[in-house]
Parts: sequence; structure tokens; C-alpha cells
Amino acid sequence: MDGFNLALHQGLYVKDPTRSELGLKILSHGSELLDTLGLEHFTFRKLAERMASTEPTVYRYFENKHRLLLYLSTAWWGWQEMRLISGIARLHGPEAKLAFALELLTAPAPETTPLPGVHGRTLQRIMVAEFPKAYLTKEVDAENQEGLFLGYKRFCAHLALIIADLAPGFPYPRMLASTVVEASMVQPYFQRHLPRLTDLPAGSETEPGAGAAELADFLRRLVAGIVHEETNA
Amino acid sequence: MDGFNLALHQGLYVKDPTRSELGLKILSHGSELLDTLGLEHFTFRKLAERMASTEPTVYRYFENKHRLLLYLSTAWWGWQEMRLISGIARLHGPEAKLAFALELLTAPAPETTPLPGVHGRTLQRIMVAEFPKAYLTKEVDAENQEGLFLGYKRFCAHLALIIADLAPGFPYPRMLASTVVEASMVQPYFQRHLPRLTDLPAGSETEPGAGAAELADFLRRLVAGIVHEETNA
DNA sequence: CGATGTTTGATAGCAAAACTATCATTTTTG
DNA sequence: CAAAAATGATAGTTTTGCTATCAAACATCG
Repeated sequence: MDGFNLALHQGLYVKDPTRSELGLKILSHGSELLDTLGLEHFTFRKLAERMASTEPTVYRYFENKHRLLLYLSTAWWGWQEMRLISGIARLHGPEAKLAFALELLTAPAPETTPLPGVHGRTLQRIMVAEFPKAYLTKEVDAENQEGLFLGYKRFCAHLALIIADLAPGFPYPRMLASTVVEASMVQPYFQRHLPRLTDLPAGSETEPGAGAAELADFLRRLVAGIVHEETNA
Repeated sequence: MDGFNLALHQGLYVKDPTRSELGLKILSHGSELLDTLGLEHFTFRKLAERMASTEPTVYRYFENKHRLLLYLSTAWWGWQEMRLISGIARLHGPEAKLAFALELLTAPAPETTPLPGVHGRTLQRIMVAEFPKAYLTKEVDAENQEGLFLGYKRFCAHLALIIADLAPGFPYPRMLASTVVEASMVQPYFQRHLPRLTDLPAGSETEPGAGAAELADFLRRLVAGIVHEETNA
């Protein structure tokens, strides 16, 4: 069963894109084009053109490009959550679980996602470059009320649980979790575009995941350091 | 001398806005409106209307709203850098310097900035909500080449130096510095809009800087923890 | 003081983006 | 086969982003 275990919040779309060929084409071509052009230059008109379809058709599935981004984000974090849960089920001890979570956050994504036709790497690049724009808007409160950020919040909550398990007395598990997750996204971006802001190796364009080990090591130290402080206090 | 010690890169503007009344009006009204509307809804047309001026006039000072954001960002980070340098000059030992830097990053900004008519709090809110959009674009490489991110990079470099001073053997001082700076921006945003992602107190709207102490404490632990690990290794 | 250059305002306009409406077709489904 | 739903085709609106033109106001310099 390669189906959709991900129950995506229905406020994300006008019409469920996973339930028709056309919808799936919007997702696959949409993610490719979004990755290529970036959210600012991406338009439904260009997407329709690329799909040999029309603008109103795209609008029948998604209210606007911002909702499409939210949809892809929720799919991403839902997938990450799923992989986290199934991955740590067989593990014992919070250290191992943390290591697994950091691996998930830092390694190149698998090509095959729960959204057929959408490549994992593409989705991952979109998340790195565009995800903050999903919540840095004036509509954030209304959209949060609608539950459109649940995917991200749940993933962070899982990580916070692992951290709390690791350091029972630590007062900021959720803050540490979201800091780690955000760092796992922004540091690879800095590595590629503003390399003086990071210590990750400037690596060539063609090797994805270069520096993943260093980044995971850094994040592990971040958590381990605080835990150590805590247990010493 | 309350003048402009901040030499802002001239690629940021078409015509230096600090050298005319009109330019200063663009900065003061521009920052207010940007804060109120957010980058997406902010337009030069609305700004001109608010200033009782015209659109082409605004374009004579800034190429587009993205450059205005870059200008305000550079002013912000230049100011922060200035305050950091002058603040730590009288301090001895990296611990005290770090504490000062974290205070700068987490406390509500002073109202008076080097840009007359631009309020510190307004600028700070703009940075929290909009700054990532300054670098999360397809033009980032070209703009970085132009030196338009020097302000941010320099501030982070200073912090990285303090961290390196604190933990000479630590291999990721720049990554830690940018992680701390980014967290100091995003956590207050989460506090207000996505509170389940943080541990900062949900506080009422009217108290700015609520949770600043907790945030600074968290960031201090983040750095101290890694240092501790390092000196133990 | 008068000529010259710069700044601003006023008006206009254009191409693209972000939608929405309508209606004819095709496809699906009961 | 009829009814309903999905898509395509076409067209149109408003807003955004940006440029062009020209005249009035203002500054400055010989």
C-alpha cells in the first residue's frame, strides 16, 4: 500500500488533488516549478501553461499559490512525522531516537514521497527555501486557527518529547526543538548561498547532502550540551 | 553627533534617502507601513499615498520594495553591530561579551535609531517578520555578490568571534552564531503567533519583550552547553 | 540677477499577476 | 441514457510593479 496515509487538512485545498490525474499533475509540475522559480516568480498561469492546461483549472484545486505551498509543507512535515514515528519505534533510549530524528532532518530526502510524482529532493529544497514564507505572513493567525500548521507543529512536538525524555528537568524543550528544526533548514541554505554564515563545507552544486554529517553533529552537540548542563545543575 | 555613522552600501538605494526630507519621509512612513501591512501587502503606491506624494518619487529613491527591505535590514544590523562593538569594548572576558550580545538580540530595541523618524521597535518587528524574505529569494546570489548582506554577515561574524574566544576548539562557531541570531528572531515570532513551538510565555499583546529573559537564558545555555562539552572533550 | 540644473509633482500608460465569470464540452456516474 | 461533475476555452477585472514624459518649483552658480 503506497497510498496516502497522510490525511491532509481539507482547508488546504479546494478540491483534493490526490483524487484525480489532473490534481496529481498540479502537484508534480507545481512542485517542480515552485522549486525552479521560487515562490515570488511562481504563478498559476505559468503552471497551467507548463501542464498544457488553464489557469481556472488550477484555481479549482487551490485557492492560491500560498495554499499550495501550505499543502506541500503539510505533506512534507506529515511525511517526516511518519518516518520519525516508524523509525524510532524500534529504537530504545532517547539518545538513539534523537540521533534518528537528526538524521531525518539533515540527510537528503528519499526520492519517493507519499505524493506520487513529487520528488523528495524537490520537496526538501522547497521547504528549505520557502517554508518560512508559509508562516511569515499577516494571515498567520487566521491560518493557524484553521489548523494549517498542524503538520509542522506536530513534528516539532515529537522532537520536543524526545528532548524532554533526554533531559527531564530542561525548561525549554519546545524552544530547543523548533530551534533545531529551523537550523536544519536554514544552515544548508546558508551553506549554498551565504557561506560565511556557516561552517559547513562550501561543496560543489552537484553533491546534495554534503555537510549533512557536520550539521547533524552540530545539532547533536547543541542538544547534548544543554542536557549535560542540565544534569550537572 | 547623532549623525549617520552607518555607511550604507550604495547599491541599496538609487538616491540616498538620508540626504533629503523626502527621503527621510520614505524611510519613516515606509517602515511604519511595512510593519503594518507586511511585505506582501506593502506597495510603493500605498506608501506614496500615505506620504501624500507619488509613486515615481518613491521609485527615485528605491528600485523596489525588496531593496527598501534590504536597506532597513542593513541599517538594523549595522546599528546592532555598532551597539555590540561599543558595548563590549568596556567588558572583559568572553562570557560578559556573550551576555551583552544576547541582551542586544533579545531585549526590545531602543526607540531612537540612527535613522531619524524610524522607531527601533518598528524596525525590530520588521526584522522579525520580514528579514528572512530578504535572503530567501532567487536573487540572493547576485545580491550577495553586490555586498548587500554584509551588515548581517558582519554582525554574525562578531558573535562568532566571541564564541570562538569562549571555546577555542569548537569547530562550528559561525554556525552557532547564525543559529543563535536566527533563533533570537524566530522565537519571539513563534511566541506571538505559533505559541506551541516555543516555551516563551504567551503574554499579552501589549507587553513587548515579555519572555526576553527566558529567551536570553535559553540562548546562553545553548552556547554554554556546547562550550562545556568542548572543554570536557 | 538671470541662466542652468536638479528635484518633485502630475499624469499617463503598460505588462504581468491574481483572480473571477461564463459557457460549451467532455467525462463520469447513477 | 440522463444527470451531474469536471475540464477547457475565452474573456474580463483589479491590483501590482514599473516606466515615460513633461512642467513647475527650487537651488546654485557665474
